[in-house]
Parts: sequence; C-alpha cells; structure tokens
Amino acid sequence: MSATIKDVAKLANVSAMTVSRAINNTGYIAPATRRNIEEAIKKLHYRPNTIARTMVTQKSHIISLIVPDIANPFFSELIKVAEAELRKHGYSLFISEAEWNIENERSFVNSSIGRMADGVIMFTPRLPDDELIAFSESIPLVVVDRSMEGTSVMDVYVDNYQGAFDATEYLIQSGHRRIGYIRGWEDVLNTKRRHEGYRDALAKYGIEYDESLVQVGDYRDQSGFQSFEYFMALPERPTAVFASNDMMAYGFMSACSRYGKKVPDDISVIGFDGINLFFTPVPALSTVNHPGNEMIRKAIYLLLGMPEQEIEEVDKYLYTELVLRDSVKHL
Amino acid sequence: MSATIKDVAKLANVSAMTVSRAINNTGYIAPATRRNIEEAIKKLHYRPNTIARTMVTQKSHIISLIVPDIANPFFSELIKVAEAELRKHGYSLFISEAEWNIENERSFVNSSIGRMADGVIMFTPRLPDDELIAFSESIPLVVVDRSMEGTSVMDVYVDNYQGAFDATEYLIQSGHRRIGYIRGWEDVLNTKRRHEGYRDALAKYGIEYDESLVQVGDYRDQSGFQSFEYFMALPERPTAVFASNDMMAYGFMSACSRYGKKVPDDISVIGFDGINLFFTPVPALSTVNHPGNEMIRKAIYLLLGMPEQEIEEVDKYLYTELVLRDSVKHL
DNA sequence: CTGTTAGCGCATTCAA
DNA sequence: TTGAATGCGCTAACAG
Repeated sequence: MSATIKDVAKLANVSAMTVSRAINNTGYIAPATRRNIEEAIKKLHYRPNTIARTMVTQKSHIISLIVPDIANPFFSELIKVAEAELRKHGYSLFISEAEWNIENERSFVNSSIGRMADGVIMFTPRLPDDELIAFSESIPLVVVDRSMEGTSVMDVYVDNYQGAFDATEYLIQSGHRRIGYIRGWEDVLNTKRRHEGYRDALAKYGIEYDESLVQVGDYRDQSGFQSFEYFMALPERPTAVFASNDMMAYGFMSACSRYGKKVPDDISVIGFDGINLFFTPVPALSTVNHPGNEMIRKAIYLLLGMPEQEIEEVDKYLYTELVLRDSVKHL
Repeated sequence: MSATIKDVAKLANVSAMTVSRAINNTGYIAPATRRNIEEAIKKLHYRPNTIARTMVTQKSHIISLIVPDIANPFFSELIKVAEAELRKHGYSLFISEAEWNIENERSFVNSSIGRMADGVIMFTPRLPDDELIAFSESIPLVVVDRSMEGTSVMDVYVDNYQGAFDATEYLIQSGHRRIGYIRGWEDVLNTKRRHEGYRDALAKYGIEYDESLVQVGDYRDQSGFQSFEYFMALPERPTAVFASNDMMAYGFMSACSRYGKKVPDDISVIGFDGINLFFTPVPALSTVNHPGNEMIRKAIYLLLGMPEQEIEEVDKYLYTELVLRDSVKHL
C-alpha cells in the first residue's frame, strides 16, 4: 500500500494536519518543520490521495466531457483543446464516448455524478430536454451545439441553419438542381436546423423538395458510403450531395473512388464541420466550418468562470463559415 | 447536495447498512424492506457515491490509459477498443494524452495513483526504465509496445524490427536503392528497432547506410511534411521513403501533393502502423500493420485477469504485417 | 506556528 | 434478516 499522510506525519514528528498544510501551502509552517516533512515525503514516496481529498473538499477537479465519437477528428481535436484548457486551470478531463447512444449518455452522466465531477460538458446529446434539466440539478451541466433556451441548463450554441443554407445555396449557384442530402440524427437540434437550411435554400430558388433525395445517415462514414449506393441506384441521380457532417461526406467520397466515380467531375460533394485532416485528400472537401474548438472553450469558461481578460473573445457570437475547396463542380 | 445513503435509510426506516446491502445485493433482505428502500432511492434520486465507495473498498474500477496522441487515428481507434473492452468488465476509462512528453507521462501516472486507478496502461512511454519500475511498485502498470524484459513491469510487445525490415526490403525489391528514412522518438524502444530493421535490410542487399537519408521526425504529420522538404533539397534525392509511422507518411504525402509531386510516380512512400482511415486517400498508403488493438486487449487482460475462454486468442504471438497498396512504384 | 476533533459517504466486521 | 461501531485518507474549524 501507498504511504498515507499519517505515515509522513509520524516520520516527520508532526501531526497529520501540519503535513496537510505543508502540501497545500495553507497557513504558516516553520522552515525546519517543512524541511522535515519534505524529506519524509520523499523517503516514503508519499502521494496525496486525491480521492480522499475530494471527499472532504467536495471538489474533484475533474470535468467530464461526453462526445459522440472519439474517432471523428472533429471531436478528437476538440478533446485536445479541452484537455489543454483544463490543465491550465488545474483540472483533469474525464472523456466518454457516447456513440450517439442515449443509454450511454445517461450512464455517463450518472457516472460523472457518482465520481463527483465538478461539471459535465455534453456535445450534442440526444437525451431529451427534461432529462438534461433533471441532470443539471445534480451537477453543473453545459450542453454544446444544442440550444437549451428557456431551460435552466447552460448551453453554447451556433446556429447551424445558416451554414446549411449557405452550403446548399452555393451548390445551387454552381448550377446544381438535383441536390441530395444526407441527414444525421434529427433528435439533435443542430441536425434538424441543418435540414431546414437545406430545405429553405431549395425553396428560395424554386427547387422542389424531394424526399427521395434525402438519405438517413448516422454521422458515421459508413452511412455516407451507403448513401452513395442509394443515390446511384436512383432513376434520376443527384448531381451534387450535401452531407450533414464531414465524416459522411468522406464516406461518400470513399464510395465514389471505390465505384470509379470522380469527385467533382461526376458528382459534387459538400460537407459540414470543417474537419482538420492531417492529410490532404484529393479532391479537398468543400465544407461548412463549425467552430467546435471555440464552443468547447466557451463551455469550459461557463463551468469554471470566465477569465477576465478573455471575456470579450469568448462572449462574441460564433459563426459557421463556408470553406470552398475542390469537391464542387460549377456546371 | 445529492442525497446520501443515510437519507435513504431514514426515509426507508432502516439503517444505512441495510440500504448498502440492498444496493450491492450482498446478504439477505426482506422483500418488503427492499421495496421500501427502492422507493426511497427513487424518491430521493439517490446515486451511490463512487468516490466514497472507492475509499473503503480500495477499488475505483478505473483504468487509466496514457497514449501519446489522441488525434492519431491509430490511438483513437485503440481508445474505442479499450473503452468497449473495459466497459464489459464494469470498468471506466481515464484517458490522458502525453503528447510524447516525458513530463506529462510522469504527471499522468502520478495523478492516476492519486485517483486510485486500479491500473495504468501506457502506450510506448518515453519515461526511462527505472521510473517505470518505480511506478509499477505503486500501481499495476502495463507498458505496451515496449519491452520491459528483465524487469518486474508488465509489458505487451510486438517486435517492430521485422516489420521495418520487411518494409525496407520490399522497397529494395521494388528496385529502389536510395531510400530515405523518417525516424521517430528513439528513446522509445520500438522506434529504435524500426531503425535497426531499416538499416539491416539495406545491409542485406549491400546498400550503404547513408546518414543524410535519415530524417529526425516526431511521429506527427508535420514532421513528415518537413522531411519532404529536406529530402527534396538533397543533391541526390531518394526515390522512396520509409516513414516510421503512418502520420508522418501522410504528412509526407501532403507535402508531395502540395509541391506537385506524384506518389508513387515521382516518389514512393511506405508507412508503419496500419492506420484505418475513414476515407480512402489517393493513392492508398502501403504500410506495416501494427496490431495496436490486440495489444491493448492483451494489456487489459493482464490487468484484469485473462478471461478463460479467450486465453488462447490472447496468448498468441503478435505479428506485424506488410500491407501493400498503391504508394510504392516498381522501378 | 501546530495540534485535536470531527466528518466527507460508504462498506467491513462483528454482534444481535 | 438487520444494526452499531469503525475506519478508508484527508482537511475544516477551532483551539492552543
């Protein structure tokens, strides 16, 4: 077993309390005493027990982050950012991957409460509002990229409608009329908004909304791949496809290259997220940039309190932004 | 504050102990009592405090996993696997990203001990042997992809030498004689072995080992990119490059496409890891498959105890494997 | 500057 | 089948 604070106290001939003070730099300690204690600590390889400390201080210095998919670069980058930001403030990160699964989300929040996390950040949870509200009464909770307006739950939000509208409009302005759409999980609000943006852009240009051009996806690359097969089997194929996230767009492009279709010559693709790849795929994907990193920072500030000097930066409204690369052809 | 076991006990008119037994299904409880307790739990939204439980049982049901880089798909996939495997056994995963930084590694192990993790898995740590040995006396520790032979530290190991040898030999057999090599962190044993494999393959075919063809990399895509610039500035350029991990190979390929060089027509590339991408890069990268997922599973079994029915599968020797795709040209 | 007492929320041990 | 006492390792509050 590891040495405890008592072992150190005994060896240094002081009380446990004094050792505690030495470790935490709280209150005055005679230099000689301090030296004794430090020696004892070294000799015993003493490490304070964070768990015990949490019990009494009621503070774990842990923030729990629940994301849908760790393998999605959009989220793995965000995790990096969160980790770095939290470390600056002396916090550790507890990461869970919900896999877009409601049951997992529930279980992870419960586990976070049980482990006395100081706060939970959920990225686009699928959990219904009332459960989120209930949870937020047991633990500080920030929901990211989903509006919780009108409830007591903290949220960070970017309107996804405009981004989807822009993407669709761009395709239309490039001369496309038959535009496929690959949906995500529509019980997540941002997804619904993307769908609306797509629909409204079509409407603005007098293009009829066609259900058969809408494929249900699950935000994983695999479903982008399958959508390709669906679209290609259509009597009237789309000339362009808008995928509601980049993973599905890349899955779609994989299918293209697998089946010998050229992007953008044979079919155009546009995504959503602005994934930052460590490799430049050919062609580079045009997409809608989604400020995930900024959102996560804002979420952290919401939980830990805003750093004075950064309020301005943080408080500003967050925008999506069309990123034009090489995956769309102008007809 | 949340309800405690005492609140439940009071409401159910029993002692805390009885509630504890009800929750943990230990010992007999009258059905009526149990019903009362369950009602009280529901009414109070009681959730057992895992932290307190850990204090007394000395078991946290947490395994701490330390990887160098979360954004590297090799590791993010491995995290998925670990999480799934651990969940099956009722464990949670605490993930830390060391960023190939020794100080971080040290701090994360210490933090794992402080949080009473039941075990630590470190993937290719750079920490020196003696520190790892010291840590392993405070907490069950498994080191993955680095041999700890001759010490008391548990390890899971694949010999990386053969994989590197195979890759280099393949390039030679494809007609290449000037073969660049991009190194990783050589204080990590597997990296050193890869380097040796490269060197020995050259020797076998009577090709002189040329220091100027060896670039120091850091396993990040960026350094692969920079290596390209280095190699291109050489008076006698290599016709092929072996990157000691896939991230650097992809970084290298990015540079190729940025500078208008075609892979494999202008230059051949081979990687190491067998990253499983969610899209098909063009050209597809030839590489050496590295059984990371199996290693992590084995590490978990080492920590939690082998599941009887899977001993056979787990106990087998792990191999690397050459995966031939489209990034190498036959001269 | 240092020590004592008490308790965080729970489970183990022993007793009833 | 249930309960009381005890302690996990630490720190807050108060006393000296």
